[in-house]
Amino acid sequence: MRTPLPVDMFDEVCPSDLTPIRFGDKWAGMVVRCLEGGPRRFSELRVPLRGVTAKVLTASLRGLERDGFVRRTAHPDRTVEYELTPLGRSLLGPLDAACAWAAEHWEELLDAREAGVSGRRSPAAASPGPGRGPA
Amino acid sequence: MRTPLPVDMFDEVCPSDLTPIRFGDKWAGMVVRCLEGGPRRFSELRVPLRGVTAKVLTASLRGLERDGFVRRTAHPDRTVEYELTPLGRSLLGPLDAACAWAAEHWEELLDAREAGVSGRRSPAAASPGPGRGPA
DNA sequence: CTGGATCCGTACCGATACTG
DNA sequence: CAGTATCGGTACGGATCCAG
Repeated sequence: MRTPLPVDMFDEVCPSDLTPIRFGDKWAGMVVRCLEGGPRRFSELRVPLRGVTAKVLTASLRGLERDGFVRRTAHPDRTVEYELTPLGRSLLGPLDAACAWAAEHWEELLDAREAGVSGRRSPAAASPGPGRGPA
Repeated sequence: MRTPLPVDMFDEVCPSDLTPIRFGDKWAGMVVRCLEGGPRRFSELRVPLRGVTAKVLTASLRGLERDGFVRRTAHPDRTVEYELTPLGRSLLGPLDAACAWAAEHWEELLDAREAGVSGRRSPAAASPGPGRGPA
């Protein structure tokens, strides 16, 4: 897959922190989505993941690599490519399920929030949702 | 469902922090599992959720309540019951999917960890897994 | 019994600056 | 290009003590 990743692949403000379902850290789910179509370079990943710093993206990728979801390949020309392992690819199923759930219940989530007992914070909800949510 | 929740409903040490899939905060997924069979009292929930302090469990329940997954009912005898709302119940689908995934790939997860590049920490993996994993 | 209040350690995440 | 080093803010989670 050589077509560049769209800058607006993920909604940045909209449904964030709405779905309670998360995959790994804040960016892991989105990274997996980005790698769905094939290997990607480090800087390619930074396009749709707007705002992520190199440090944080590196940390997320290291975690995914360590857990066997992603394989890192360094080329002689100093570029690096990341791709999903079979195990990482197997995450796409649950990921799709989570996205489908979020899309289906987004309305209710919003309603619950605005009707919610004021002041009360959610536990650890996170990860971008519907628009093209990764998790 | 009046049968008490089993103390060993969740493995406590074994597969924890292995699956990258989380529902809400650390306990939210397990709480939802506990409420699957019907309303439960606060102290009932503390049985399978060994080690959780009252404060933390309360916080988790408040979050679930705020987000519309759980309804809280206080009785005159000072006991409190929590039950899943329809929205909360809808989480059982993705939850099952996550558990199935974890059960299926538990082996690979363990392998990846022990073969993992030493010293490298995972991003935000968490929540008990297979044994009877909630998330 | 069901929490609330407080203190505190740790993890995560971001910004900035620097490097092979 | 693909990171690393450092610093700091914040949120989460646990321990302990206290209260309606």
